[in-house]
Amino acid sequence: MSNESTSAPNFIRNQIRDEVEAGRVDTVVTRFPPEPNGFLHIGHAKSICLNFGVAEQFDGACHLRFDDTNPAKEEQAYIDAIKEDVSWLGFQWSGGVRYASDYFDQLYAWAQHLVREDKAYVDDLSPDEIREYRGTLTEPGRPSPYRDRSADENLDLLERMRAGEFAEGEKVLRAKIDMASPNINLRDPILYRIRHARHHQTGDKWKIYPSYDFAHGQSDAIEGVTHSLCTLEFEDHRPLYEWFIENLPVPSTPRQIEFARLNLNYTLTSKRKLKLLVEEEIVDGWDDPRLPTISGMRRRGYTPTSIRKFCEMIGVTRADGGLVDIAMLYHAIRTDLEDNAPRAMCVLNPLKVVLTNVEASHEEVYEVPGHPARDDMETRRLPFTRELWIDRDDFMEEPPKKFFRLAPGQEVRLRNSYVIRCDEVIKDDAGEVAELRCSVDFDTLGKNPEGRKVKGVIHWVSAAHGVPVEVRLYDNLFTVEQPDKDRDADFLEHLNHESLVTVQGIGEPSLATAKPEERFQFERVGYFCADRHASREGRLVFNRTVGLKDSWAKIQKKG
RNA sequence: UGGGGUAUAGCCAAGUGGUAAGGCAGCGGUUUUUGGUAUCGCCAUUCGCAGGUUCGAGUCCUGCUACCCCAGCCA
Repeated sequence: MSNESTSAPNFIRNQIRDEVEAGRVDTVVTRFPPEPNGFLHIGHAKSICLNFGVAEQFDGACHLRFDDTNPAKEEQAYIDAIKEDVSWLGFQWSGGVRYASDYFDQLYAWAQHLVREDKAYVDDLSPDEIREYRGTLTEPGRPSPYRDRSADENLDLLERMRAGEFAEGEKVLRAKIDMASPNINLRDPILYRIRHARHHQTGDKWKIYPSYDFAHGQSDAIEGVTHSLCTLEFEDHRPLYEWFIENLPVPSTPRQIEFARLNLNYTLTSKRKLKLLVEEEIVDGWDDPRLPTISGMRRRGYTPTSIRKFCEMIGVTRADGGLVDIAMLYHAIRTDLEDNAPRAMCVLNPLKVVLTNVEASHEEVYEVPGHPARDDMETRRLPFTRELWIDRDDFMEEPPKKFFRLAPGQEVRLRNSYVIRCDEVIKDDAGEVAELRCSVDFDTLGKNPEGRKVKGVIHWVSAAHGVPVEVRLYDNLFTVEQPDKDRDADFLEHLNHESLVTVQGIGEPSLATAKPEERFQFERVGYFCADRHASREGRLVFNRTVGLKDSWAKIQKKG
């Protein structure tokens, strides 16, 4: 994949460039460090593009390392899904997959080192007591009564914690820093807690697990990571990150740089809330096409290129509280698919048209381009017959002034075919339009009619040849820009109940062989992707990735 | 009323003392057998606010204001 989509400059790239030019860094090493407790989403894509993009730009390396320090919340299934997503986005991590748990032995030895240096101690306070002793944002904390145990006693207790002699919550290992620090993270942070849980990588070997703070920076140091890029909420942890690096005999000195996380309107990027939507079966799994998960976007029809392009467009800064317009994402996928998706005609809401001056036995087949601007794409065969389907939206019995489509007595161009005129409207018993009787102007194939201008062009499918397709029309999952804005209110109240509308349509014959994940532009309608789970030959299911821009809808809206 | 951050157009975002890039959205024209695409044009006398320094300030100084993050044995 080209590095074009991951090369936009930003403050982090500039800083690293300066360091490289000044000779302060040799080989740049970054890492993408997900916790395997859920699926990756568009916010992670931003981080992935940054980390892998930086490594690529400076001819360095980017590691994939699972931050697996909390076995209670993590699963192998998430690890598999995350690897798949990163690969699908088009990135290759350097070396094998890494795990923080690979370093548990070293981390434990370093914990002992801190104890020996009188920089860590075992605390018997309960979780509630620890919170109480920690103080508040405005008041300093107080030292734990267990803070001054001897190194030998601490070493012994730590060893027994590891051996599983104590119950969960009974003891923790804490760094001895400063209970009065205005930075709460420095008030004797917890290094190890007891968890009698089976770990997906290390099995039953450990009864104690390191905290994020104690594991992350040291893992970076072990791997030779030079730049540890993370989001803004870890800014307050940086002094602690550096404290460990300075107080431990680590093999390298990584530096943490923070950037703002992505907020996208009309969507959620909280892993906890996404998980809830999945577990409550409000959506169809982690890869539901309405979710901003990488796998959901993939199933929806987004391309890796479009996601990388989007990440380039939004940039990387330290400005927080912003909200990116989802229109940017739509733009990114439209531009990719405009260039690369083959075209087809598909009627979503069929209305029968009978061409009265065409014989019932008549059939002609056009060979039409797969893409209007790309002759490298295969052509498709398009049969034309007496009876056709068109979209109901393309007919109005009483059209407004600027309606260029079909109406009684009005002419329209059938895409790739003739100009027809609507002569008669046939209604059913309920008064609904059931069928249109039209006549063909046979002197209009590949040329404009004489003496008049026909501005409208509509898509159509031969009734004798069309193939049935199920089309899933997706829209934003939420009706408001920030569904989780009110912390107290339930974000589920803002669910868009029309976020999925399924219709039965009729596609042109070339669609019959569509493979799962194959993408098309349904001309005049939008971009669609054959569902990777449900679609197969004989039972076609398409997901709408995004609609085409619709200036007619705008005109109508304005009245 | 603790600490750490951030403010440039409706949205994202360049800009590092020399006179406000780019993209999205929007608006208008041209082209068009997709009301799509492409293409052309318009869209910040001003950078959260108020002062100050300077020949010159989005950039430096002072003081305000708004918003985000932190009191998990989550990451």
